[in-house]
Amino acid sequence: MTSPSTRPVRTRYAPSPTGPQHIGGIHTALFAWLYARRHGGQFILRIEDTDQKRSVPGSVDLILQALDWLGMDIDEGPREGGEFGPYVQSERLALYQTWAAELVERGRAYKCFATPEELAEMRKLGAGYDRRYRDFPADRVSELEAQGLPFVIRFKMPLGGVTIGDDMIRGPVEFDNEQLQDAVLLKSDGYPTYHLAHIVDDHHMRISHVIRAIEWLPSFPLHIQIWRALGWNMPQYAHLPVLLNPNGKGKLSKRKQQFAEADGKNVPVLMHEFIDAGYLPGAVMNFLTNIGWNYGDDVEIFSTAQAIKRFDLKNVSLANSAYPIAKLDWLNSQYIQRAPADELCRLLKPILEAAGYAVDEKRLRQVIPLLRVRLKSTRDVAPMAGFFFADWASFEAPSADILIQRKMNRDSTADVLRGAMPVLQELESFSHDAQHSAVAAYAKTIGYKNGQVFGSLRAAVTGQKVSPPTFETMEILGKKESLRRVKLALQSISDSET
RNA sequence: GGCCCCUUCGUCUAGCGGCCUAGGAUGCCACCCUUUCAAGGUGGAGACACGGGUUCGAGUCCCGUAGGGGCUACCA
Repeated sequence: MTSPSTRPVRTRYAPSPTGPQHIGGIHTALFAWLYARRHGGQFILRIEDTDQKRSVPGSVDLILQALDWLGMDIDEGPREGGEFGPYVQSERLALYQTWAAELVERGRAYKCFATPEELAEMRKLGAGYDRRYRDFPADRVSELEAQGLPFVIRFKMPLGGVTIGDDMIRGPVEFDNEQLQDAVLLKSDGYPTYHLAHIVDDHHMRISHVIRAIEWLPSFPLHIQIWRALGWNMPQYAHLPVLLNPNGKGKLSKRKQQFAEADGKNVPVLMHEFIDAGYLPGAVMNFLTNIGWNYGDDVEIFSTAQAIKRFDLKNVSLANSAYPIAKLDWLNSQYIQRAPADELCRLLKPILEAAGYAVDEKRLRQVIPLLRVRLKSTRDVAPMAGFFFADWASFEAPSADILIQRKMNRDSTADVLRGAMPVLQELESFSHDAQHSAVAAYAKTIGYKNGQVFGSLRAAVTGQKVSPPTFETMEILGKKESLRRVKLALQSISDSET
């Protein structure tokens, strides 16, 4: 008998292949993964496709893609292989059937011939399955079987007494056995239910810790009884709190994505939505790790490696959490600020290209320092700095409403721009510092605030209401192009005069 | 309905009987900085669901109430 606590740590994520990955599932996977990594154990991916009706093709790729993107490496799974495979339940049917038969043999389970109609009738009466085949005479069972009637195998749940489960997070939890039904273990199509399949697999795959969502807690006693009936050593179980909708009402769903709490913004819920929205994997990991668990020391920003060093199920929160999506934007901007230039370059380039710009990497690298503190998401790069990568020759001067800054009007703007041209023209170095001092001096001479002058120039050369700073931008554009744009701006203003 | 789990600022959370006049973060507001937008800095409003116990002492332990979540399938 190996005591659970001394077994090598092996945790698993066991999703059903029902389509795009939901952030809630990933959150659960993350905690199982963190636990495995914290204890130098293995993390296993197992596909639970025992419901043929719900399986959707391509799901496994989506699951893999999500885990890969976040950097959650898998030790054993359908892609990786491993000595306890196959890791897809539909490929292990014989195993489940064997153990289901074994339980029948041992008198711990029985064949049930109740039809769906009968079951529906019983449900209507309110009490659920009435155990009518639990003590059915053996000869009658053979008779029905001989007639070819379909049947399921049900577990014989103890009729009385209590089952006490030990949850790693909340301690002992007690259940009255009479509350539980005789659950189906093997369906009439020969596929197992979750109840049977996860136990058979967790046993054969040597899982040491079953880390799953709290919705499984009510069936925990059933699982404990099945483990006992099978005569196997149980792994330890931990039931994790789940993500609620941002308003705290109901489990986080992929449907209701509009929430007033999120400023009407579309709330990302599916993994691909995080990728598409321009979040960094590190930020998403940091974000998820901070829900239901915390790093300590009042530290909010930490790497996955740091989290692994401290992660413990003991201080996982007991309560479900409203999905704190607003924090992700903040975290993401923090991650962008700290990201190495190489990484930003790699991330931003395809986004700019997708927006139709031809990206010169050298120029991108010049622009990145200007973007760092301005991007909440990598997506923001195109509207903010796309103009750097557009064809300069076809730059169109902005309209007067963009050019005219606060506390400025048509005439003052034209005067300021016209006067700035020779100042810039005479500069030997076109560095932003040199420009700054020259233009500041110029502003003083003509009696304008820096903001009025700088702002007018900025609008003239960027053509945008919101943009990177003036002189840094002009430095990158170069003297010639900058002056050309100022001239175009003057033209635009005079054209607009009616 | 029955059963199970949960309950600290709007939200994510710290707190594991005295260190709490309850800490951090986000969001919000104000001010500072400032060349737009940001970033950054400073400050502010903001919570122990309620009622009983236990104890010299309760956010921390127990019970109840209320509220929230989940389960109650031949779905996971």
